[in-house]
Parts: sequence; structure tokens; C-alpha cells
Amino acid sequence: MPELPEVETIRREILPFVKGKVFSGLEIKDHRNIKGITPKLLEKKLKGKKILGIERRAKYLVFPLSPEGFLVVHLGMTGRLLFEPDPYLKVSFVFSGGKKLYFSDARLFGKIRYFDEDPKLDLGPEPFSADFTPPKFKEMLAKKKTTIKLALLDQKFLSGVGNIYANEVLFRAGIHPQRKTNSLKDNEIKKLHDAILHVLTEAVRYRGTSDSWFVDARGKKGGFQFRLKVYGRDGEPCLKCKTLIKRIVMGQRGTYFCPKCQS
DNA sequence: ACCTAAACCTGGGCGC
DNA sequence: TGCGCCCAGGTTTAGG
Repeated sequence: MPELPEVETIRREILPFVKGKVFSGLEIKDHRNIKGITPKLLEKKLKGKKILGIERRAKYLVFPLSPEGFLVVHLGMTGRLLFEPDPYLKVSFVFSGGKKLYFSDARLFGKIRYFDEDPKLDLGPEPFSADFTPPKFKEMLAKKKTTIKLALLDQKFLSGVGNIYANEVLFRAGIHPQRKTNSLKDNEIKKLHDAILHVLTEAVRYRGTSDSWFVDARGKKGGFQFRLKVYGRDGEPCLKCKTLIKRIVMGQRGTYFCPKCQS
């Protein structure tokens, strides 16, 4: 599932390919990922527009266009942006000169949208932004009344962390997923802040986690799935203390932790 | 206003 | 071998 590291991997990879390119059309095999606009109008809105760059906002990819407009892509669970089509191809973006970028999505949770104005996406701070400091994080946590695991998954709370990295971050910080956000001590908040930056940085360096569906724009798997410490490892020994990793469900998502290392 | 849970989807894995 | 069940989860929507 694409989270910050996977989306950032895609962004960096396709940016040199799409920057400066002009849309000449769309080839739509299945329109169901296109939301809030008809396929026909989307094509009309994109045609002749030049891609100025790509911003990643949480798990969204935002393509600012010239002379106006914003193409926004969310990969959902199984969405892909590819240089070559795969069996789950849904939409092909065609550029002047004939080159194409392919959007595929087996499970149809991905979304393609268009906005005339810069979209307000209602997202929490970016983990790598300068204003995401431990004191700021402490303020954010104090306002929440849920558990830390669910807070980390909330995109309005913090941008870009999904289920895999929420589990990995909490293990690294030694914090139990069911702890209440407002119960965390200053030293735990600092450890958690460090763990968020460390795990996400490492996952970007390894080009994401290909636990199941994720591949980069060339169709290649990432490398972080071999470095997961708890996610998907229920019943297996903790890599630190050999206690068996436990799986519970929180917010309808699998939650993995070491009962001994995390408290 | 806040939180929880269902709904959206379907390929792949597993059990029978 | 093949059928059918069930799981995966990011976001939106509905309900409490």
C-alpha cells in the first residue's frame, strides 16, 4: 500500500519524465478511478496543459499545470503510475510527441481528480517539514484523545504515515499502539518523533515497501519489506527480544507489536 | 464536534 | 484441480 515513502519514490522517478510535457489526450480503459469530473471533461481540462512539476502532499501527488489547473492522483491501495502498462491498466495519460504515463489499479481505490484552483486537502503537517518539531508534536498529541496508532494513521493529524509505517514507527519508539496520545511523556514523544523521521527516511532510501502490490514506475519492487520489524510478523519472534509478535485489530487495521518491547 | 464503523473494490491466498 | 470464502486497507460517508 503506497504511503509516504512509496509515493515519494514514484514522485522522484516520474518527475524528470513528465516535467515540461504537454498533455495531448487520455486513453480511458476504465473510468471508475476518475472522480468528481467526467472523463470527457477531464480530457478537455488537461489537453494542451503543461506539467510544471509534482508535489507530494501526504499520499497525494499534485501536478500543477500551466497555464492553470491541478491534476491530483491518489494511489489508494493498489494504484500504480507506470512507464509501461500492466494487466490492471485503467487510464493512459498521453503527451505531445506520443509518450505515455500509465495509471493502473487492481482494486479501484485510487483516485484521479482535477481542480481549477490549488486544492485544499485538509492534511496534517508533513513529517519532513521544518515546523514538525518535538514541541509541535507534543501540542498535536495533547489535543487528541484517541490512541497513538490511530492518530498516526489520521492524515489530518500527520501526513503520509499509513498502516505499515505506523506499526514500524511504534516498534522503533518502544511505544504500545494502544497508548492514549495524551498519556505520552516528553521523552516518549521525542523517541516517537525520532522514530517517525528515521523509519520514513530509511524507507525512502530503500524505495518503499513491496509487501504485496507496490512497484515503482518501472515495475520494480522496493526493498523495505526485508527490513520490516513487526508488520506482518505475528507469531514470529521479536528481532530484539524473541518474544512472539502479536497481532490485534485497531480501527479495522492489522496492528503488530512486541508485547515486551512496547509499553 | 468528535469518534467509530461500514462501505467502497477485487486479486490472491487458502481451505476444503 | 477448482470452487468459494475471506483478507488486505486509504479514504469517504454514514451513524452514534
